[in-house]
Amino acid sequence: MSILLSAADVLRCFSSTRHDVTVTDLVTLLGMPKSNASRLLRAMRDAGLLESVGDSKRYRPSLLLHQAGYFYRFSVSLIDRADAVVARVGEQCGHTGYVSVRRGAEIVGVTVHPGRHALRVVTTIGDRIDASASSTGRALLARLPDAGVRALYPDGLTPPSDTAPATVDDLLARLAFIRSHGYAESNDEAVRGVRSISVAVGDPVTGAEVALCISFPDATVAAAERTGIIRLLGAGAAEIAALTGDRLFVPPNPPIAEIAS
Amino acid sequence: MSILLSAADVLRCFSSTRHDVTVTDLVTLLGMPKSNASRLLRAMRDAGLLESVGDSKRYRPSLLLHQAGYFYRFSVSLIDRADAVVARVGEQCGHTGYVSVRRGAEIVGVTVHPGRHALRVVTTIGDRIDASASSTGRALLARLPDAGVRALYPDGLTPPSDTAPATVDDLLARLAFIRSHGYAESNDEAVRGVRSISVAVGDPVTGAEVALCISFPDATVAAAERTGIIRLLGAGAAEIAALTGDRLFVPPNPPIAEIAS
DNA sequence: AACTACAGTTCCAGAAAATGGAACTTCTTG
DNA sequence: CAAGAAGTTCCATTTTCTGGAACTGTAGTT
Repeated sequence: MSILLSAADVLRCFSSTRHDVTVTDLVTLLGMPKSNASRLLRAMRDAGLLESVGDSKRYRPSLLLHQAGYFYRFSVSLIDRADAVVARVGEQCGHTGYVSVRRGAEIVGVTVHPGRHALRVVTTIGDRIDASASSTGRALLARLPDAGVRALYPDGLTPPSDTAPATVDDLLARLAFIRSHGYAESNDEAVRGVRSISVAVGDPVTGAEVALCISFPDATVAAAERTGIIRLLGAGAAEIAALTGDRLFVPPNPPIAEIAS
Repeated sequence: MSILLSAADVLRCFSSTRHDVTVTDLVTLLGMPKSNASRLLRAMRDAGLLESVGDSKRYRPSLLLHQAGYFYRFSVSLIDRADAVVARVGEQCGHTGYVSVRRGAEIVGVTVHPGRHALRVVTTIGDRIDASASSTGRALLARLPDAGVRALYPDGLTPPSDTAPATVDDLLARLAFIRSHGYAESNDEAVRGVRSISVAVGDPVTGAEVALCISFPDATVAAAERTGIIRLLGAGAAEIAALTGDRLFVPPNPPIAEIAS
């Protein structure tokens, strides 16, 4: 097994709650002998993939990774365009905007634009969460046919909160709403009191798909503003869809019947 | 030589003008045998460090790298980066450099690098001083909208010296200058005969904001050197702003009209 | 100061992976 | 369809990687 596999595993250890790692972290997280962990971290640092934190025994990602990862956005130009839209919409309404992508049954945040409001939504870029249990995830899942969604959940759902769909049928019902209305919504799911509105868009040429999301404390936002957010986000996504020729895109229509999706 | 070295070299091939690489790119850029280049790219993709672009023979950085690199900015705090810049600039010009943060209407020094010159500026790390009455403070206040500044001073100003702004309107006029020129300046304010130049920079993701400041006895520094300090400080801050994606940052332009702000 | 517990490093031989040259397969383009 | 370029696979040799154990270093405790 190549050392590259191990190196990638090390990178996977970083998360929003773990910004640096130690030899012991690797031993517990990856179950590798500590002799390996010790040498691997040193080798990765010597190669320039990691940096030592101060003069401690801690290691963090290096500037090189930051730069290389940065170009991911440009290569996947869809992300760049989506990022520009959520940045603009987030700026206009003062709330937090995200761009996320789906990997299998999981969702990964790619970019964030924190809002200006005091009640700012905390963010988890890079963490993987279940696609079924968030508006961004469902917005992206809605682009799959029902059979494709079922295939992603061979063992059914394990809902992390009681407002998330509990069964695959439950999930499919929500996806049907999203397909007809063009936007996905969540409330009280990942974070208590937080409402999110998401719209998905893709590029049929590259196969890439992203979700645009605006998150805000439910209590502070009236129905009219919420409708406005859906309109803004939808308009931005529509521009992207027109540009890429995305046929799966559904122009969001404003909420007439108030059904949480 | 470890394959990690080669992998890191591959990552170094990415740039703003090269968002993906091919086997031949590696052969020409790194001078490696193309058998190696072919296997290396595939191994890196299999490990999850790179992704294939569509179904072409092109490779780009992966989502994993994007995530890992993203945590770099959390691990390397804004203060550390700012400190590195003022240390470097202070070393180059021999004057004292500070990093400060704002807490409400007050400024707190966080790190200092005393200068080499005989007339050394004495420092006050940890002391809280009024933000309106120093270049660092005004550099940071200038990042707020006028309404936000007014909200910080509901009872108006109590100027500690006669060169500091006397009223809120006076302060806002100075902030306007800072926003357009990208740097703040003070003279004779906290300490008689001392001039300070400050530049502020922030990280929109973490919400942190810091001011970089160089302080020196006014009498010993000619106009040309002063311009040079602004340039150096501005260049260092610009690097940080580029890294964090700070949209509020204004690249300092050299003083044409000599107006103290 | 000695003891203990824990974190990290170094050593070793066997096992596994990387290397570079050449032959081979696609893919482009005239 | 032929020629050239780009990419892949094969091979024996060389080098690196692995995992267990012994070793070093660093607190915290008595």
